[in-house]
Amino acid sequence: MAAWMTLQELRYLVALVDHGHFGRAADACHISQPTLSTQIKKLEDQLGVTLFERTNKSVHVTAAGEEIVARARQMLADAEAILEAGRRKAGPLAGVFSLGLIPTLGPYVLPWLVPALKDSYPKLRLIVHEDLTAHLLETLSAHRLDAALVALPIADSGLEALPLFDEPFWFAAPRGHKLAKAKVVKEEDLRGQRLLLLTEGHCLRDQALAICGATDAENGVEGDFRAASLETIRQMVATGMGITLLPAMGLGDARACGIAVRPLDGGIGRRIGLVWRRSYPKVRDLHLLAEALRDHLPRGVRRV
Amino acid sequence: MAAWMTLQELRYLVALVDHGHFGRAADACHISQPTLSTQIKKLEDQLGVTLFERTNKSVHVTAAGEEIVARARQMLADAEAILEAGRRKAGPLAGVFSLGLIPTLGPYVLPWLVPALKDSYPKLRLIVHEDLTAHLLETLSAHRLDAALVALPIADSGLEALPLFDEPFWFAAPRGHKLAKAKVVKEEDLRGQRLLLLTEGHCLRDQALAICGATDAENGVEGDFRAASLETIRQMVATGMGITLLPAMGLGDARACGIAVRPLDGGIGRRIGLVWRRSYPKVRDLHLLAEALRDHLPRGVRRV
DNA sequence: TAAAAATACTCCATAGGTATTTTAT
DNA sequence: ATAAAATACCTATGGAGTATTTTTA
Repeated sequence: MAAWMTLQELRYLVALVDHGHFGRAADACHISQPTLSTQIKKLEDQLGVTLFERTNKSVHVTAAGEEIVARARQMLADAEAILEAGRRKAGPLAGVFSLGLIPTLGPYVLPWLVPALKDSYPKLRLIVHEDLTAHLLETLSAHRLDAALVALPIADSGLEALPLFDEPFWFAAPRGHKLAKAKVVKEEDLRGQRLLLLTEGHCLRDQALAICGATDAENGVEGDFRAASLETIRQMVATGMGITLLPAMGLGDARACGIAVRPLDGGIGRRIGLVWRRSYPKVRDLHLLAEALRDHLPRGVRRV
Repeated sequence: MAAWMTLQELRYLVALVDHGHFGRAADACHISQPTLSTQIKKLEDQLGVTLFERTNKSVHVTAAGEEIVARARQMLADAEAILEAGRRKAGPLAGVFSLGLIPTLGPYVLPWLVPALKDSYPKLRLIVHEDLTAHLLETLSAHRLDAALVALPIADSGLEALPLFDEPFWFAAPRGHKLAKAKVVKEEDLRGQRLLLLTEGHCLRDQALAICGATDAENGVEGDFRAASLETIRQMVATGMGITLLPAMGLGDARACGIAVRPLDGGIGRRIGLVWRRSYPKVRDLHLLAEALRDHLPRGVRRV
């Protein structure tokens, strides 16, 4: 392969075709006429084809040149498109960003996060994946996510985490429940209690179980019902089916729905953080995202 | 425009995506690993986009990279196509060659010329334009022909000519004509004779008129009939409508058709040559074509 | 003869190499 | 501890410049 063809040569080629004059084409390329001459000649040598028929009054493309010039134009357009693509994706939080988050965060975080980001970073195309923590971390490691919002801590050593906020859990019970009037609910009050829980895989389920010191097997209420969302659980509590722990953001208008909610003693809750691959290149974007998250936290959570 | 993007960089980019490993990609490109590293980094800087997420165990394209790589592949394919186009058009008499020739040569030259060229130069795509000399020379000057076969001499100073062969004219008359039995026909025998001629614009018409010393206005037979082809004229002579001069190659089976043909005294005839623009770049091709023409001359003409 | 392209050289920016350091598993 | 990428530094090819010659309309 005797000396590769160059994009620059093709630019010169096209300029010469367009101007039909070495001097003017050289000006257009901001090079000298001799440089253009030698570069065109070099290209002709590389291709083994005479591209131009020259006299001192005219420079005319040959038939062979025509086809080659057409392809050269295509290539230059593609080159321009690459630069344009770069421009589109450059800048802070620009282009596609795939964010994963757990289902117990989605309904409460996204409604304010998405507009806030759209506002601050108009070039951002945010893609949201709502899934269980385990799946999120897998997908993240497989480079199919840029980052994820999950409850900390996480085990994976290839990942890095930035704590964002602490979200307290609240005790939720039907109006008549014996703890419904307590000032605060203590951890020992919960010990051994059976809770309404989400389906397996939700980290919130595991956290709640851990708090009341129960294993998965021991728990279960009303035919071992497992809810798919916090909203469902809230409905179940309201109709007197049982008690549960709700994260602060999930309380919503619980009180208005006839549910008694009591704070938990001792700061029991979960810590939510942003997680990404250690090797993820756009760390600045991650911190910008984290900032945006922390700047718009809803009431009931403490930024950290 | 801070330092233009390079095809080479794109080759490296694609290689790195394909190998997912700097060392192996560098090997594939026959460069060192540090060179690849710096070139990739340079490209990233130029585009303002991080193209790869690196760890010491893996190199993974970013989302931004994916789109850019796709375009890069397209560009490299186009580059390959350009080289291929060059290869196709390289070599002696390869690719399209547009040859013009006058109508009084076409029917007699093409039947043997085309197969001969096809045989000697399989990569040649010969395109034939049959037209009057004036039009041919115009078209030639407008770069729409590569060369033309015409009767010499020609006036145009921007063109160059190579004589190929001399083609004698023959006197042709109906059987009973007074000159039909002459050993040779002399120029003075023709002086003032009225000839069957082709339509205006054919050089053969002008040459014949010149030989018998007549102007265009003085000539004309049988209601000033003007034939579009030599074949027509031959038919007219056979049916006794008049006499004419025929170029050697146009005699065909004239004798068998009841026409008397007699040689002309003094080497009266026309000189056929190949004509091209002085600036035409592939002079070697022209001489190869001339050689092919001279090597296959039919009987009745003398190469020169 | 005048305008344009081709040559002849000089220079330096940078692609590429070697040696080494840094990094991450 | 090791494999791999990044960095430092050096070399030299060739892109680009200026000056000049050659060409041809």
